[in-house]
Amino acid sequence: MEVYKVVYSPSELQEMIEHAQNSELLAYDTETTGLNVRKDKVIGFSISGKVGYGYYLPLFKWNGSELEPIWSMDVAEKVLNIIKSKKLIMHNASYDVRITKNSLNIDLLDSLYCDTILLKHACDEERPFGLKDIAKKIQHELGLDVSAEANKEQLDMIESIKANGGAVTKECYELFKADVDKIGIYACKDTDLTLRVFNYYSELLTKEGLDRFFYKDETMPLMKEVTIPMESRGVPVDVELLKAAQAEISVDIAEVERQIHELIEPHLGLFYDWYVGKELKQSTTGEFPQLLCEYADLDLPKTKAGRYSIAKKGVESLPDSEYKEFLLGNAWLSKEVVADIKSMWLKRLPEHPFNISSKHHLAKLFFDTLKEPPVTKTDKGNPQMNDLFLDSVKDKYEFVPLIRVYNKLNKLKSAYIDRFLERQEDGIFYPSYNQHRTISGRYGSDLQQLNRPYESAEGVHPAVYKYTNMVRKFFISGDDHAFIDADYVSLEPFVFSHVSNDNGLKAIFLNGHDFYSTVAIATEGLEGLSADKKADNYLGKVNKNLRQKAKAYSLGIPYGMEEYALGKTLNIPQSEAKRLINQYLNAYPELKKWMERSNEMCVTQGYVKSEAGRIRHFPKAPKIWYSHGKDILDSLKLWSKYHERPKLYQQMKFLRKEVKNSLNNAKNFQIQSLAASITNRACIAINRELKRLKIDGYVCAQVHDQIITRVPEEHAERCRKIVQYLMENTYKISLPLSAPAEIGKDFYEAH
DNA sequence: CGGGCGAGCGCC
DNA sequence: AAAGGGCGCTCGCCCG
Repeated sequence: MEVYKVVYSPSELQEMIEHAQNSELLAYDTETTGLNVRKDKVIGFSISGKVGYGYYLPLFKWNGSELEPIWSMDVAEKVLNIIKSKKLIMHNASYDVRITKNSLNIDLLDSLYCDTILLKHACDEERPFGLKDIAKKIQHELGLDVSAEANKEQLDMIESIKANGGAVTKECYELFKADVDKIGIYACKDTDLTLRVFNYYSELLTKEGLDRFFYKDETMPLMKEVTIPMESRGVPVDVELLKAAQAEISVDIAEVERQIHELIEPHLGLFYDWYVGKELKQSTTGEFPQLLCEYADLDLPKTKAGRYSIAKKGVESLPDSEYKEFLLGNAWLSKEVVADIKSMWLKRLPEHPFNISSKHHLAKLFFDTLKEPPVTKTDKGNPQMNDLFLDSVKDKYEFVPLIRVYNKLNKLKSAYIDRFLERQEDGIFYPSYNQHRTISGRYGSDLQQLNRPYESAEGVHPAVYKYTNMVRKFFISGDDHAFIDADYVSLEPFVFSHVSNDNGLKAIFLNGHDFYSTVAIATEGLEGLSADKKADNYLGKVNKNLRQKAKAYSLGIPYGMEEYALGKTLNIPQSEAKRLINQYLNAYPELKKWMERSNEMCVTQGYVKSEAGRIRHFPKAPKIWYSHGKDILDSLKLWSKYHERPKLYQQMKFLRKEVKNSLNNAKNFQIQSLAASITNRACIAINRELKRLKIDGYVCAQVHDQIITRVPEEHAERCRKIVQYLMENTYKISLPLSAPAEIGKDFYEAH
């Protein structure tokens, strides 16, 4: 039985301290008032140094109206300083380290030894990564019965929060309102679990030969020296520019909206009928019951938004009436009532019921009212409303191009203006950087999708051009600082030329030629053209189109792209696409062999390893391969063999997809993952060097093959050289990497 | 009303 | 018959 203790008395405190002192490794977890590490407070923390044990030091308790101190900050500090002298294990360490520093003023970063999310990720890259989810997944190995207990501690706590009047929604999870005992036991359970998960995966890590990769070369150093500093310091944003952009784009959107409504009006006849019918169908959800409540003046509580709350409880307490029976779902309303409500509603229809950003509305209008044929269907077989369709009717309806403008402007506003304005804190945006969200070891981040600026305004709607090219200007280096921005030149092509060890591919880079042009020339057997950027007959200059084509397949083909997809992207017949693929692979025979070796590794050993050491597992592929052999990949064979037995056929198709995906992923992983390691290790090296030189600079953003470092302006030029050198030389491959670095004051200039 | 999800589109 | 990889965010819609 577990020993979980909530520390109240001095003797219990002594016990906790001794437990910490006697442990070499300590799992550590904070309980807090919320998820914002800068605004929220630590209300207590737990430790476990031994499986089955846990101690929680409560610092605050909820007394019904406010948080009341329990143990003083001096005691917290004393205990934390002991904890700090140990090797710490945390689940999602960035969060606990940052909130401990901000709220309790103790920096545990140097003591961080292992993040169990990352440990699990190194051994098992598949989701989920929540502590409880992991525990559940490996409960047999841990000797636990997590599901039988059904997370008792968590359920107890949620109940306790509710009982004390707290909210438990995702947006507003008021854990701090639970009883201290409940929080404490929950916290102890967490650190105990963290320790068990650590023990379990530590063994696996060693077995897989990943200790060095994890502790020394990449994972934990990246977490401690890059990820946590990057998330802590954030990126300054130009709040005034954001505010101005928000105001201006709203006006522009309103104007486009006005134009669309004006042009669309004559087409709306049938749509209007549909809308009126749909919106007013007798239903206990949506608009209808709202109107009914108003019509019948029902005494129901209202929500914050001023709408009636149609909860069962409230309805049941109403006096008996036909309305009550309807709302309870027992009877329909009389025709007269429905007619009254309808006329009530018609009088207050929105001026423009047509919602331009609703695909549903657009689909109704185009496919039903205007009888336009869809271009594509969704996976579920419904007519698809997308940009491809809108493109197909853009010449027929004047408002169609405006719809695209409207959608783009709205996307720009919500995703790239409103979001950053809402989330910035005192002029700093704090991005998330997750090391475990991608299988390849790339970062998963919410700051990696900033629009690329247009190179010219030609053919672009002026408003779309204006705001698209503004997005990167929101991110600024701030007073006395500058950005050093460096992108690797064609990182993935460099890496896969290196990995495949194809001399033809490698020669391209060794000669300093343009990759895509060379591939185009070799694949298509072009004569009289050069891949030398300085030559008069440089393909990129003479025939941009052919170079562009090569861009589509030179990376796609090694990742398993087939003639269908290639034909589609290039808009050429499949036969032509097939010819290109064959010629490409024949032009680079070692690449072809590497692809075959990758396939082999995937289906025989069930995993592949990047050169840098990261592993991706394909547990199912070898089993399927062993049972079915290579025929499993042949769709036509599968069809002829199994189509008369539909259920079995579905299963076989599923297996086929599984193997096919594994084979493609095995190839992609080795490239993408090595590229990620190259960038990640450069980030570590940059931060180390800046620290060594006592320059207050740091990697403040990373976008897969791009690193943006923020440095004091006075050191900008020196740092520019350092960044470039370290990107090009930290992780060496058999080709000379190139990462020209530039100085800029914002993300736009830096680009 | 909140949570989950598909579709679409942003990036490499 | 099925036909390249890795993500995150927003929207509308649907459901409980």
